[in-house]
Amino acid sequence: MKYEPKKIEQNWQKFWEDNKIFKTKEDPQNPKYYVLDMFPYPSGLGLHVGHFKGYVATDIIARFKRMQGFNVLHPIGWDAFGLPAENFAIKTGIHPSITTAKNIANIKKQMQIAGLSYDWEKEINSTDADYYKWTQWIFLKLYEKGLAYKKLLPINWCPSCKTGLANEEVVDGACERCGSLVTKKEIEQWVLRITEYADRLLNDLDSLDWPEKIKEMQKNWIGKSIGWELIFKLKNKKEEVAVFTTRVDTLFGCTYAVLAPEHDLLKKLINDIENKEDVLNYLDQAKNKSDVERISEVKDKTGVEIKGLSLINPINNQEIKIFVADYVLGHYGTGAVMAVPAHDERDFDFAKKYNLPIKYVIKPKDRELDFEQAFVDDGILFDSADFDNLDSEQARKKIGEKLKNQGLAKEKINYKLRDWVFSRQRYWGEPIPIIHCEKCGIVPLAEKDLPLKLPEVEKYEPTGTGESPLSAISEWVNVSCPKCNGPAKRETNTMPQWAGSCWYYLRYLDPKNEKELVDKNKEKQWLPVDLYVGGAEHAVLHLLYARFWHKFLFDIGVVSTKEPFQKLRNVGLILAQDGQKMSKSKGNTVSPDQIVDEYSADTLRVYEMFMGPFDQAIAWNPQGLKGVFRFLNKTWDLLIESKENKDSSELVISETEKLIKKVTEDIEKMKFNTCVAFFMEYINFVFEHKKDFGREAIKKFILIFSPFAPHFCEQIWELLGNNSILALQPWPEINNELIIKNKIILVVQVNGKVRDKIEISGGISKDQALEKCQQSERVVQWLRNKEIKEVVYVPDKIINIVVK
RNA sequence: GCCGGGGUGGCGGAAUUGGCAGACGCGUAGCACUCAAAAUGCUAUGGGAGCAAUCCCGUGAGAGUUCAAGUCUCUCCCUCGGCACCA
Repeated sequence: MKYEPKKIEQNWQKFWEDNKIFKTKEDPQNPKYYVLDMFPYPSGLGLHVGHFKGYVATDIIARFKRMQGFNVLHPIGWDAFGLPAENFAIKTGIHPSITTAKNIANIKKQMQIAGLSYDWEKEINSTDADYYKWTQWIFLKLYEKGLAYKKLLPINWCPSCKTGLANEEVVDGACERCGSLVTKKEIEQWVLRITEYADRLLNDLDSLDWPEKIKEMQKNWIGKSIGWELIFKLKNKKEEVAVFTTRVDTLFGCTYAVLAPEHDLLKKLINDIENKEDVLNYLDQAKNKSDVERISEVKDKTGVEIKGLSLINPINNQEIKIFVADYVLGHYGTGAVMAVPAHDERDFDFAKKYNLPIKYVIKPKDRELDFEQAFVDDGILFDSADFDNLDSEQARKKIGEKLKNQGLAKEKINYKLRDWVFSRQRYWGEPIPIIHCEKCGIVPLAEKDLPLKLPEVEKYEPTGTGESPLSAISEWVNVSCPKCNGPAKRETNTMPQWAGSCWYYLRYLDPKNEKELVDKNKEKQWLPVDLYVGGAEHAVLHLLYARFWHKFLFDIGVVSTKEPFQKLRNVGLILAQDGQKMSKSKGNTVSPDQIVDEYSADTLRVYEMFMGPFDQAIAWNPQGLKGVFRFLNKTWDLLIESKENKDSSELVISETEKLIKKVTEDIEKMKFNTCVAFFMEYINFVFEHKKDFGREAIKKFILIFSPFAPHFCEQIWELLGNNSILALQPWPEINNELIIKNKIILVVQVNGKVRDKIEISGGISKDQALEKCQQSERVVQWLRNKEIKEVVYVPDKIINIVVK
C-alpha cells in the first residue's frame, strides 16, 4: 500500500468536521490553553504559503496541548474592515460586504484543506453588526470616561487613501499602507487618550513573555524621559516660557532659547516682535513643510531670531536671545527648549550656523574637552558657580532643587507617545456612534441604539475634503438630537482598521452573546491568551492599541487581567524563491492549494516547519518540499512494512523514548525545525533496524508525529487497527528508565584534540576512565614519552589528558 | 547617530548553553534499476596532504580567558530589522 494523500486527506478533514472533533472542550478538571493567531484580513488574493507558517505552528501547538489534556481554545476569524475591499468597491460598485463574504469562503476552504484544527463555531467577523456593536460600545465607554475627545489638529493625511492616519501608521514620512508621502492637514479628529496609559503600557511590558525586540520597540515608541520643567521669564514682560530638559546640569551653558513654530507665545506677543514680518514668513514656511522635508533638514537647521524679546536664565539671571526654529517640535514637552550648544548636537549645529555663543560647562571625567564638537555625555561641572566640580547626576538634583525652591522648576516626565488619531474619512469601517447637536454639542448614542449600522451608499469614493462618504447620505446623517430632539447630525467619520482587532480575542470566548461583550465567567476562565502568534510588523500598531484597550477594559471591570497576551512569538516571513517578499505585483507568490494538490497538506505542513527557525525569514525552496515528500513516503512504506512486528529491541525502545523527550521539549520551545530533523533521524535509524521496530514504538512515533502530519498519522493509526481517533489520544509519557545508559561513547582528548572515542558503561570514575584510555593504542601513542600533567573528566562525556 | 537581531560547507540550517563543529534536509558526483528518462535505492560529499592508516587547517577579522571557545571577554568589520531633530 502506497502513500496516497489525495485519497486520505479529504476524508479525514470531513471526518473531523462532521464529528466536531476540534470543538472547544470546557472540562473543569483540566487546565486551559488559549492559542491564538492574529486574525487575517480576508484579501481577494487568498492566502499564500507564507501566511500558513504561523497557522501551522499554532495548529501543532493546539493539537499537542489537546493531547496533553488541556482544554484548548483555538479560534479564527476575520478582520474584514479595510481599504482593499473598499477600493475594489469604488472600482466595481460591488458592496464590500459581498466581496468580503466571497473572500472569506475561499480562505476558509484554504485553511480546511491544510487540516488546521480551528473550532469553527467560534468564528467571528469584525464587520458583522453583532460584532461591531461592541466595538462601538467600547468607544462609548472611552468617551464616557473622557478618553475619547474631538479636536482640531494638524494630522497626517494620506493624499492617495484620502484619509487621516495615526502616528503609528506613518513610516518614514509615508503612508504605511500605500507608500504615498504623507502631508499635514488640519481637520477635526476623534482622538483617543492613549497617553493616559503610557506609564502602565511601559511598566507592564516587564511581566510579558514577548520577544525582546518587540518590547524594546514599544519602549522606544512610548519614549519616557524624566527631567525638569524650568521657567524662563521674559525680560521686561510678565509672560514666561516653560522648557523641558533632561539635562538641567548644563543650565549654565544655556546661551539662547528656541520656540517651536506652533508656540503660543508667538501669537500672543506677535506685535512686540521687531522683525514680525520675518517671523511670520518663517511660520508660514514651517507650516507647509512635510515630514520628509523636515527630516531631510536635520543637518541644515533653519530658524529666525525673535528680535525685541529676550529671556532670563533662571540660574544666573543672564539675558539670552530667543529663536523660532522647526527643529523644535510643537507637540513634545512644552514646545520650547533651552539651547545648550556645548552639550547638545542639535543646538551645536544651530549655534554654528547662526554664530551663537557656545559655552562649555561640563568636562569629561577621563579626557580633555574637544572644543570642535558638542560633549553630550555626563561629566564634571565647571564655570557653574556653586555647582562646580559636581558630577552631572548630583548637579541635576541640586540645580533642580534650588530652582524648585524658588518656584522656577518642577520635576517632569515626558513621553514621545502621542494620542491616537482615531477617525478615518472612509466608508468601510465602524461608524462612530456620536451625534452632533446644534444646541447640545456632542451627544453619544445610547447603548440601546447600538449597533449603529453602516448605511448603504451609492458612491464609496472618498471625498478628499476631509469628509467621509457617509456625509453624502442626508437621510442617515440628519437625525434629531437624543437629548433635546432638535436638529442634529451624525458623526460621519469611521473608525480605523485597528479598532476591531483591539479586542477580538475576547469575543472568541463568547461570540454569540447579545447582552455583553463577553461573559464574566468565560473571561475569567480563558484569559489571558497563552500563546499569540503573528508578524513583527504589528509591534507598535495592533499590539500597542490592543494593550491599551485591554487596560481600559480592565479599569471598567470587563476583563480581569492586566494584559491580553501573555506569551507572544513572531513568525518569520516566507520569502519567494528569489529572496524577495512574496507579492502579487511581483508575481512570485506560491499558493498552498497548488502545493496540497501537487504533494499533500502534510508535506506543506512539515516542510514549512522544517525550513528553518520559526521566527526567521527564509526563502521558499521547491527542492526542500520534495525532500519532505520523500521523507513522508519513506516513512509510510516503513510503517506499513513494520506494522505486523511485535516487540521492539531495547535499542529501538531507547531511541523512541529519546525522541519523545526531544520532540516534547522542542514543541514547547517552538523549535519545530529541529523536531522534524529528529523525526527524520529516528526514521533513518529504524530503517536500519526494521526487524526491531515493533508495535509500541510505531504507535508512539505516530502519536508524536501527528500534530505535524495529522492526516498521514490518523490514517496509519487506523491501519494499525485502532478504532479511536488519533487526535484525541493522550500524548505519550516519557519513560526515562527505558533509555539505555550503560553504553556510552566517551570522547578522549589529548591536549584538547580528539584522539579516540571509546565505549564505556555509564557512571564510571575518572581513574577507571583513564585506565580504559591507556588501553587504546590511538591514545597511547600521544602519551608516549610525555608526562601527564592533568586529567579533566566530564563523566559520560569527555576526558581530556593534558601532557607535556 | 541610537536600540535590537545576526555572520558556521555549494545552499537552508544543527550543536544538550563552555565539552566530538557541520546533525537533518537540499544540491552535487559515482554506481544500481531502466531501451531511455523520471522516480527509487546504495556510496561519497568542509578545505588541504597521503595508496592508506592517519595528520594538519577550519565557525566574519584580530587579540584574550580556559585543560577545552561557534559558544565567554575586549577591539574591529560586514549585514538585516526598528527608531530617528523627542531637548
